Amino acid sequence: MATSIICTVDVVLLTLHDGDLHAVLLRRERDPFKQAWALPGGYIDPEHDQSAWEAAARLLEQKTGIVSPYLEQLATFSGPARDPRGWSVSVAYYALVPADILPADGEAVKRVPTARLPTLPFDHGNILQTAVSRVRSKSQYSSLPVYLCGERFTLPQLQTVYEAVLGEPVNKVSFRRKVEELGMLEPIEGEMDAGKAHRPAQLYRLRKEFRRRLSVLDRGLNSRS
Amino acid sequence: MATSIICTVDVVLLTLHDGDLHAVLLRRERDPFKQAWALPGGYIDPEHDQSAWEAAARLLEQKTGIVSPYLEQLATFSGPARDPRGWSVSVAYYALVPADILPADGEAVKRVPTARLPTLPFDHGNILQTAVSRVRSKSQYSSLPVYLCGERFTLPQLQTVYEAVLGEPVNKVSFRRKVEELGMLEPIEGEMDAGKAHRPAQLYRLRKEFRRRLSVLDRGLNSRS
DNA sequence: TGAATAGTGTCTTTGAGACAATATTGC
DNA sequence: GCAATATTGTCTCAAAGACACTATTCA
Repeated sequence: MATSIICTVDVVLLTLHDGDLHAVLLRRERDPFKQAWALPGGYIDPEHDQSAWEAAARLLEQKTGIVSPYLEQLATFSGPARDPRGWSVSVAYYALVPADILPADGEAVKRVPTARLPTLPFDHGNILQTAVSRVRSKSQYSSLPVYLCGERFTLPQLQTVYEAVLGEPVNKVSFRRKVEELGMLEPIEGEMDAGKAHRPAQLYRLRKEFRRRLSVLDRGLNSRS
Repeated sequence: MATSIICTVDVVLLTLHDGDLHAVLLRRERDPFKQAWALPGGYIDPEHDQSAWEAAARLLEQKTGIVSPYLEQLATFSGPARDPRGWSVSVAYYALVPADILPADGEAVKRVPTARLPTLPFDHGNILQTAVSRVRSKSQYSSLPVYLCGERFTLPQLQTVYEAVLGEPVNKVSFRRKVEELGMLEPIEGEMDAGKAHRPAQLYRLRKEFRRRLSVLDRGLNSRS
């Protein structure tokens, strides 16, 4: 009989921790690579999943409890050697979530800084690197990083998030102009930092229309790289 | 036994014809959709293919005779309904080739303008649209459209190609500045248009280093969209 | 010489970054 | 008032587009 192909999905779940971009890894419960830290993922279930995207959303929720508002296809990785069980195809996705909805690191879940990744099983290291560069590049001209913030945030906080993702400082005036141009935020009437010894910053939230989609600019944040 | 998933690849082969972007379609020799015009594609063969990319390159060559210098993954399409044979995953690729290496339209191969696509079987219409917008967007900041030119071409010709892909006029001075900045072309000593009643244009070719990869700009060709 | 298109110089406009002035808070 | 950070105004510089001028060919 013809050899059949293993069809899986993998999810790169990204968040911010200590001011740096981190990926969430799970400890594998089964072979291959039992006990190793790896990306959340698993088999597509043709009985229940209506698409690879649904499989990714389902597996992410089953394995981490997280329903991410932003889950997008990254790329597909394939070949005879990436999985010891045989010729495989993995459709990879990436998700961005605010730090506060993640469980603390534990026996089965942990965050690792994307700047210092451990060696990972399968081709998960490659998938993760691809996701990080995709996120970095998309962040230059879109509102993608707002998914790393909670529901309410100030512009200085958001700027810090952009800087963490892009890995370089961002001009404050240009940043505010761009955010204005993107038009996806609305101010909330309360203010924040009532406890800090300086002028409090205005709190903002995403406009309803942008809760699940990006706002995109022509020209980017002009981070020369 | 568990239902197995059908794993295929599809290739969106793009070229220029009569000044417009066209896709190449093949007449299907088998069911499903026997006789219908559809994208070149087929099953991944785990016995021979080392990756989905290799499967795409192999199928493209087998079905059209073309070995494309540029063949890149587009996205993966999946679900229970896109193929009547069952739950399927198709890894889609796109390729750009100069008009002169294509066979003329015939019984089994034809070009269709991407601006007026016929209804296509499977989800090939969707795949094709996705490919066109990807190519358009990449063309704004990279050398991608040079793959639609032959080996030798003039800057005015290249500009026309960009305009066809982008679907809008491009500023001549800016265009030449950008091409200079991309640094991927070198002039050839001979000139062209010796037969035209006006000043002949300098012929250029791709530098060796760029024969198989793109040159990318920060800021794009500034086509406001 | 005239028509036609290639190639270049330069002015104007737009947008990004630098810098700094003003605003608001707790101490 | 002072320290600290938020927010805004404005200047400078770089890049894109507009426009027009020069160059080269054939008829």
